[in-house]
Amino acid sequence: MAFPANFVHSSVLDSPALDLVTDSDFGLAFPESDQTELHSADLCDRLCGLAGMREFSDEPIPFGDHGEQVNGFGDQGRSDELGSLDSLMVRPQRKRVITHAQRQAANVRERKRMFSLNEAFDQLRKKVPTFAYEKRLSRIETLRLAIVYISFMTELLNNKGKSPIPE
DNA sequence: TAGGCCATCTGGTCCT
DNA sequence: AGGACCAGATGGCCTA
Repeated sequence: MAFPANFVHSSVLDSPALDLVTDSDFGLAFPESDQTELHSADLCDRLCGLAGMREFSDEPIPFGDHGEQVNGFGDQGRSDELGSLDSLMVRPQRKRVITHAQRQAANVRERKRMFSLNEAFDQLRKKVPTFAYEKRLSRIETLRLAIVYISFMTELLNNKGKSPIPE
């Protein structure tokens, strides 16, 4: 990625970046965005500020501390128990009645779906610029940083056509 | 210990 | 009818 390598974010959630998730707000975040060029250091500082970045670090980003939890059926017992209870309880009529086997199959499909969703999040984590950070981005942090990043790059592209301002 | 994050289950709704 | 998608509930793990 052509973005500054040491460009990373930190606690996006409790940062001003949360106020920048819309394009309309983006201009407020980059008040000097009419300038043709933003130096990489400026860019770094600015996005760091926006996203509430922590300090730079050279440490590698620890990905995959969990996620591929194919065998994670921690609630299996509880769910089976509840399922059996459900069959005994008097419930209001439902539109669709499914068998235990169908419910189990649906659970498997849902796990697969969530797994693929997390794979997509992992791919997105690799695309957004981050500091070598001691903790991987959460899903919500990943989304919000991606929004800020895309907005910034869009702004950068828009400014590229304008005449440069001599320094 | 409280709060954040996540995995999983579950039932409802939409779509094919 | 059945699969995909979604949101709520729940419990486990981790960190400040």
